[in-house]
Amino acid sequence: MMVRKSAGMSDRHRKIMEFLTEFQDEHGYPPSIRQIGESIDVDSTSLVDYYLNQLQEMGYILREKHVSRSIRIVQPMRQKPVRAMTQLFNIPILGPIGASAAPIPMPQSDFSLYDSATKVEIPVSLLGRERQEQLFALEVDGDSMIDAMVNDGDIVILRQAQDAVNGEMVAVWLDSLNATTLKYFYREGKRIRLQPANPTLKPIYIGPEDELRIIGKVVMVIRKVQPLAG
Amino acid sequence: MMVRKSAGMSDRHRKIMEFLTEFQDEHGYPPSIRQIGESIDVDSTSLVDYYLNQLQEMGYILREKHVSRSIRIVQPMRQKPVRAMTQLFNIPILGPIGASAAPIPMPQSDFSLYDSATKVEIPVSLLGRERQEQLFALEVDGDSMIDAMVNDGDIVILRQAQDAVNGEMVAVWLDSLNATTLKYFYREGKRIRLQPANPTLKPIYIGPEDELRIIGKVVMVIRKVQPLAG
DNA sequence: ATAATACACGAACATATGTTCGTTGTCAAG
DNA sequence: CTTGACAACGAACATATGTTCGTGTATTAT
Repeated sequence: MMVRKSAGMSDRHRKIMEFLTEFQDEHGYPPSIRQIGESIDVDSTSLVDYYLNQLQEMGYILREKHVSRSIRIVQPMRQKPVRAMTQLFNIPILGPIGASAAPIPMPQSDFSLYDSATKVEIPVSLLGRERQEQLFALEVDGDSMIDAMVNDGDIVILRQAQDAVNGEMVAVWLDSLNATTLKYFYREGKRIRLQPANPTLKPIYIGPEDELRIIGKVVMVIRKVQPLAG
Repeated sequence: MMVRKSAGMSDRHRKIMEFLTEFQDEHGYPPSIRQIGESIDVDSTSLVDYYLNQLQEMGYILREKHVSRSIRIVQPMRQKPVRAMTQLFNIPILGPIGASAAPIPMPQSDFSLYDSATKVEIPVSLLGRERQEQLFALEVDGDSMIDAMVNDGDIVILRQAQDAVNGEMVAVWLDSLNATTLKYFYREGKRIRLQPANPTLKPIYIGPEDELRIIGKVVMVIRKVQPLAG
């Protein structure tokens, strides 16, 4: 019994597969046979065809006869991260907030910043039925929101809003504290009660004369945990 | 002054754009000019070329000269969620943990559960340079981990591990408390110190005789915030 | 050694596919 | 009406691209 040479993938097969994905990624359409040949230093188109037929039999690609640039890569759902087709949503990180001075990041009415250097990618499956407009993110700097169980370095995702409904958690700028904090929002007659998440802490009351600026409603908190030193 | 007829997109332009996305979606490669013509009931290839040039000038597509099936659709990043090509990672939610009895979810050695009913989708961009293997998620039930700033309902993403390095936050099952908690892990000679995240709380010491089961290392915490009642 | 098989090359071929050009009809402006 | 821009048609053309075929060279089995 002889072991078929072509049992597995040869080095060239692998190179072709790499080139296919790379080219498709870069150009948005598949390469021609001659372009594949170039990539592996083979002038003969028939030899490339030979390899492609093998790859097709092995189940790695699909081809349509007589159709140019019709090579499709079959994604076999390996252990590697899946290039999934789930809808993602890009949320810009508009800046840090925290105990420091007063950088109140107000999102532009015009929602630009799509190629902003800093953004978070959130699958819609995580957002649930949240409307996906007017979302933005802030990175927490400092421990000023620790009573709301939000840590230094956490990423808070908010919906832009000037007002809130009772019971919603909002990010507010407090002149009295000179800081941004996260609190549960309750309107009680003329005054507003801001309730910390930690029940052992006392609420803050805001009168109609005080300055209260609602930055947004909290939709989600994401924390990347890293080892502590010490 | 005359208003250019071709200012906006005509009905045919729209139909062509629809066909382009549809075809690309279905076949994995772009259509030829004649195929586009068929889809809008036009025999003349030059007319299709005419439309395509207009679409290109309008910025909706890209074409490469003399290259067959080289039409790319320019994603104008509309308000609608982008069908992005970013890599996602599916992390199974293996069950709730919390103050209740003792359901210690041990992930199967064989990492199956790809179509598990409950999973979280995480973009690799959020995971950073974390190795993407052996990750699983738990939904927190109850307030037993509130000292680690982890709330009821939060989703904790963990890496499977039996051991830990000093300073890492781990999820451990404590026989003495009969609960699962999140603590910072420190090995101090024969005993182990489990430090709560909240510095005002005292650490727990585990002797060599006590049962300590490490469930995993904490990689990320995700909290979906919902309005409170009351 | 001989045969069989896989691997390899290049030329010739067939056609799939983009490009160009001349012509025609429509419609609004001058 | 004439003009010109736009939309539309179809034929001819050029070439990009997949396919086929004949041949040659290793390597391995018989």
